[in-house]
Amino acid sequence: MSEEKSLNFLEEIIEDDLKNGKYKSILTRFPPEPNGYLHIGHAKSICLNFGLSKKYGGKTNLRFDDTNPVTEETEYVDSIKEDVKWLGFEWANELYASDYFEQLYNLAVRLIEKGLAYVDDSSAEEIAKQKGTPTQPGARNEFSNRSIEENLKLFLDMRLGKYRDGEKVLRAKIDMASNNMHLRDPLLYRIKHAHHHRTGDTWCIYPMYDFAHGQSDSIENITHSICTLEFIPHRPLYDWFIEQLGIFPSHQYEFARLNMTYTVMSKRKLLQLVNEGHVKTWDDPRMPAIAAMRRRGYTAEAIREFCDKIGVAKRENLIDLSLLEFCVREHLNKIALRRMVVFDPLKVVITNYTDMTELLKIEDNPEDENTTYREVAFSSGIYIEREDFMEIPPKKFFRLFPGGMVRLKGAYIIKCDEVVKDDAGNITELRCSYIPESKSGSDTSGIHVKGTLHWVSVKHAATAEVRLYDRLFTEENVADAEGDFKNYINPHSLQIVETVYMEPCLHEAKFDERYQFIRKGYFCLDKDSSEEKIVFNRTVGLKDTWAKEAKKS
RNA sequence: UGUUGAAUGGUGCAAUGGUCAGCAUACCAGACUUUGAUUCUGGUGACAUUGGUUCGAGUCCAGUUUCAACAACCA
Repeated sequence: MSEEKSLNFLEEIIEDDLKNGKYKSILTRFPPEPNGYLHIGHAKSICLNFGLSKKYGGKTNLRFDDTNPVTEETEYVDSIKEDVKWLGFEWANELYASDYFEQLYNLAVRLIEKGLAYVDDSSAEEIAKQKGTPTQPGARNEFSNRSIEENLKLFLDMRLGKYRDGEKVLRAKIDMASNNMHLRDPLLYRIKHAHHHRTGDTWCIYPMYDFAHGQSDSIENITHSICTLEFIPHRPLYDWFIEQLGIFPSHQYEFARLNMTYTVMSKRKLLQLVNEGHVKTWDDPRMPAIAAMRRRGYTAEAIREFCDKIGVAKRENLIDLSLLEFCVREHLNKIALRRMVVFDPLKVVITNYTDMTELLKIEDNPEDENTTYREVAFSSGIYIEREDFMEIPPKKFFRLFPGGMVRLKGAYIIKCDEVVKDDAGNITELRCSYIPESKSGSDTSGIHVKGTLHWVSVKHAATAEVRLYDRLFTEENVADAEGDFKNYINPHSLQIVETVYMEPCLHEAKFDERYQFIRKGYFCLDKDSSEEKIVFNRTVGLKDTWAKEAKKS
């Protein structure tokens, strides 16, 4: 129980609250607005909220903040639920702010009765102007002097649909001179004659965020309402409502949202990428959306580990994308089945192997103590990777070159005897000889080679399409870069290799399986696969110190 | 020239007045390797700044500087 690991500031608060008896158990909530797909930034919030309640024996509600009918849709509700589940969390209750519309209306009435809210006929522009600026106080208008009775009547009329959109709003009566702009008589209700995804047409007035979120927390008896930094200035308002209404005192705490290098995280920008065709869909594997990452082959374990590693604090941050990639590799290394796939084939004829075919047993995963084995067909005609051969090798190159020897993974050591070229001087084929005593697992040749290559037998190979992804943006800090963020879209974020040559068992690849194409990276089956064509996504590449070395010279 | 919040290696997170300021990742070097992967070893590298309190300050106090958020009938 007594972990040495230090606590983050929220854990400290919670442990304090539990120790002092402020609460017997905690209740948190994850409150998405169903107007878009969840992304990796939400994953941080999900892991935090669900993680805290799990750690301290509490519960977490999933509550949809659905107070703006014009942007919200059931489609998003479904995707959000799927993503949270996939990440491995279970909510105690599935709830909706719209469930509380009647209660919220009554709370608003109570504020009016206390003389703390009034109906304002001003236009949006007028209200904005009357608010002043952060350095200049605002001023009340004549509508703020309406009687309680009149306000009650007008608010009811608003509800009854007697006014058009924008004709009237309900505002709290707080302090037009406050340093905090959110306390300058904030809007509570606005009129929207719009169809709501759950309440249909029963309402034409909808509460604003500030008059829905905190009250929903309170109704549910949320103990710790955890949100991002930009809500700090809302907290005095959050507390004001609780005090004035005398409802359950939920408390709001703020942490810094996740930012990641080479990535944008705002729903607006992500939506723009989809709508303008820079990516194909929300679940395009280049997107930071949870659905996209799932499709790309990221595991929930890896994402949870990532969220754990980045920690929780109150300072703005920009997390290296490479940390996410590290977490993914770390998990995939443990679970991925090893397979051999040649992307850019160079034919090798093993001249002394004649016309035999052998089935070689090769382990599925050397990282797994209980690894299973598969059989891979070996014959005299194989493909190797074109880049694994060089006619004039640079120093430190220990792959194949004329007169050189390498091991074929799981098979034999071969020696390059001859390079065959076409009339244009292109290398078309290598003629090699194999060392019969060097068979993998029973090598008595005594020969030690530095390089091991992956390969596939030409006549046994299956084919597939492979999609290679790179970061979506060329700029590390996209938000801070000058001008339109779309100027920094990486034109090479998707590279398609139409035909790769795979060892035959990949023909039966499964969706829930993860693969490491040896020396190539981690891959998974894409949903675009069909009977005619198998499609693989590269989740993430392997670390490649040779590529780094080669780049130096 | 308001209010609020935040300043620790490249990045992120710790150190709760007391040894050479840790951990992870990234980067560099080396070992091992039938994946130039994994694994292992070592290394470079930080308390924004000034003053004060104290035997002792990253931590407490004051000032300065920098960054961020805030004036949507969005959340």
